[in-house]
Amino acid sequence: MRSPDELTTAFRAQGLKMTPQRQAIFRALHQTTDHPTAESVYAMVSADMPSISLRTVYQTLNDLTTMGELVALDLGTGSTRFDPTADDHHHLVCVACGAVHDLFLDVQVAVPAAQAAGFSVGRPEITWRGMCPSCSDRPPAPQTEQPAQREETNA
Amino acid sequence: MRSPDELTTAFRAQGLKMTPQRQAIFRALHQTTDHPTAESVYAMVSADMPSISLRTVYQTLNDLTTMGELVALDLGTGSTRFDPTADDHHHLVCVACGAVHDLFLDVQVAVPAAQAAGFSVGRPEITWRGMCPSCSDRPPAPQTEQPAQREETNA
DNA sequence: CGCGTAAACAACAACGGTTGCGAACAAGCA
DNA sequence: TGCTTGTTCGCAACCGTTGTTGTTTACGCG
Ligand SMILES: [Mn+2]
Ligand SMILES: [Mn+2]
Ligand SMILES: [Zn+2]
Ligand SMILES: [Zn+2]
Repeated sequence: MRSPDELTTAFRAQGLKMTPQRQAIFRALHQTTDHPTAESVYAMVSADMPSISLRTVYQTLNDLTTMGELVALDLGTGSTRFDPTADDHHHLVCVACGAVHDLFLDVQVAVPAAQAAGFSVGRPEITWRGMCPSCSDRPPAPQTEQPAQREETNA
Repeated sequence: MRSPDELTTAFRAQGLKMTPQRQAIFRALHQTTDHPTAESVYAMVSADMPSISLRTVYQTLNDLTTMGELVALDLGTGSTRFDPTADDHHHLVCVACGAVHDLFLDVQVAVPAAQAAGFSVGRPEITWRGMCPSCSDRPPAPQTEQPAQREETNA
């Protein structure tokens, strides 16, 4: 993630104005190596600026994504993860807590033309699902008792 | 996808009852090689059985997923895609229309222990995003005029 | 073959994440 | 300072999915 100053320059270059809200979001993003959700960015920024709205956070994250300063990832954790690292890389996802870890690998996976079916595609996105260390430490039942049946229980 | 009869046996083996709704869903799934959403399964089944509810479709798709007869995929297209092919494989996704195409590849991508950060993970899921043949035929604007600006326009 | 009971169904409400909207507001610039 | 235009914020709407509940149905047993 670029510095708040660099982002400010980039925003101005697009004819966008600089505001305290945007600065606060830039700062929060700059000091995280995480894959925060809009909600968690909102939580971070709200500490400094309690009056900011979640709507503004979404707006700014989307602007940054459009400008390519941020990557929006859908890793199946229920909400969009915003990735401050724009370089090509892959992800490990904890299916229990949603933690995301970066994996920098230079894999070349070619799509066999015979199977490509005429698609024109970009770089592969590789995701491994599993358990993070803290979740695999805990025995299998973090929150539920042990239903041992369908998650959708009928009457 | 196994045949409706096999699925019926599998359901009964779990103590689940057989109903016309479930049979209709089994039939619809058996004759698709697609990656349908719950809505599109609902559309298919509704042709034969107009009284079926979307809720029942979700319920049955979830049951099949729990039993491992179906795989639920989140490919970032906005809704869950249900994959009748349970064998290990990967996907090409059209970012324009959401079409999904299977890719059978035997890639071995090892996670370097140094970068694994203690995660225990399973098989990698590889996704290529791009354009399907019919979407890349059309010039860039399938439905919108040409906004060429942020999707979130302010007043 | 008919009952009783547990399971499944349809309809509708609620939910979580995200975006549309419009009025009030504040950057930037002369 | 005043003006113009982009920005913020609160709220409603939206979409995919799941919870709830009263009614209907499947199916084991007599
Ligand atoms: Mn990342
Ligand atoms: Mn598939
Ligand atoms: Zn975890
Ligand atoms: Zn397409």
